[in-house]
Amino acid sequence: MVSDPHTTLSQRLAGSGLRLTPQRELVYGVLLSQRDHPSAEDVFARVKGQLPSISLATVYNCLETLVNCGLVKQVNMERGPSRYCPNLHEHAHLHDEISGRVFDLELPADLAARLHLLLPAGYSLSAIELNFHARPAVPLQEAAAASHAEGQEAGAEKPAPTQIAS
Amino acid sequence: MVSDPHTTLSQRLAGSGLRLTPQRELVYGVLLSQRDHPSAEDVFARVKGQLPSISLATVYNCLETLVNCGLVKQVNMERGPSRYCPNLHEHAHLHDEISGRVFDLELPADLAARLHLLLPAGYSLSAIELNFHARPAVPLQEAAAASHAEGQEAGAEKPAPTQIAS
DNA sequence: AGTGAGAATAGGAATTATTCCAATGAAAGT
DNA sequence: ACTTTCATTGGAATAATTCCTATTCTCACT
Repeated sequence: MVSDPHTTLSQRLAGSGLRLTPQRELVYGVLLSQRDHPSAEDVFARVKGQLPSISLATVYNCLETLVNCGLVKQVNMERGPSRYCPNLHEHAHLHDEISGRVFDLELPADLAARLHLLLPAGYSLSAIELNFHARPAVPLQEAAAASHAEGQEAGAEKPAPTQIAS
Repeated sequence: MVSDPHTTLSQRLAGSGLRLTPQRELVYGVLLSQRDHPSAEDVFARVKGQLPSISLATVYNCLETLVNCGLVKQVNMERGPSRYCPNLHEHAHLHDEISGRVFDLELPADLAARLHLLLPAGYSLSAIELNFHARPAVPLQEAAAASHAEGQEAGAEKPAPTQIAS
């Protein structure tokens, strides 16, 4: 094995002159263990189960720290709360507009390379963001049926798209 | 000429059963005349010069209407106010992290086509968003000089990246 | 072990961006 | 003209985040 999360986190923090704290470790652990691109509030709720005394402000602080260390990426695809993603591979995001969920999408290396070439001369790249906004396609026979019984709330029981291992 | 803004706007609105109002026309006009991806507040300030009685809520309403009609795109590349873009071509955005400005970037058709292929089966695409976050690259001799005199505010006097005609 | 400096956390206040709401105004259909 | 619908306004309300301050923690040094 190359690195466990604890070591990685500790080293990255140390590299920026920062300390490894239980709060930072828990926040990072939560992001790693459930990769559903949670918001700060989501993370807060999950961490609180393990450390009830943690505050929301601290969660925001920890997330900012992790983002600054480069261990976590902040995802903003829409107005609304930022979401956090510990997947460091260059990848795209799929936003399911019906369920609100966000999935990682594999980005082939050659395509990524072509994207990099679009950056105008004179700029130094910080990040590329590629976001797909989409909704589950309704199969044809269901679409016909639905047109007779409209107005019900859209469920979220589509098969999940392929997630990348990360 | 194919269409003037007034006619286009009027037709699009009518197509959704909506009315052409002075406020909507001014908001749209402001977006068309200065394509620097202004925020709602920016638009408000500009429109106010022409129609001092307009309210911020109306600007938000008009922008939402224009987005829903498909005449304007809402751009969210970072936490902070949404920005609005009347460029309907499929294009990318370059976010200059130093100046905060956003520029349109041409997206070659074949590349756009390849991006579309990434969408997993079972989803129907609403929009693809491709964002470059970057900062002006400091030329080498300047970088050396700057390292002796640090701490000054970064200016924003780089040559602008190629903008697409739209 | 004791102390001081610098980090980090917690809790709450403050800010920002946006949305909601109720009243008024304008336009279109009858 | 009269009614209905749509749009605008201004202000209140909300959501997400940031800011501020006191307290706590950790580390380095004695």
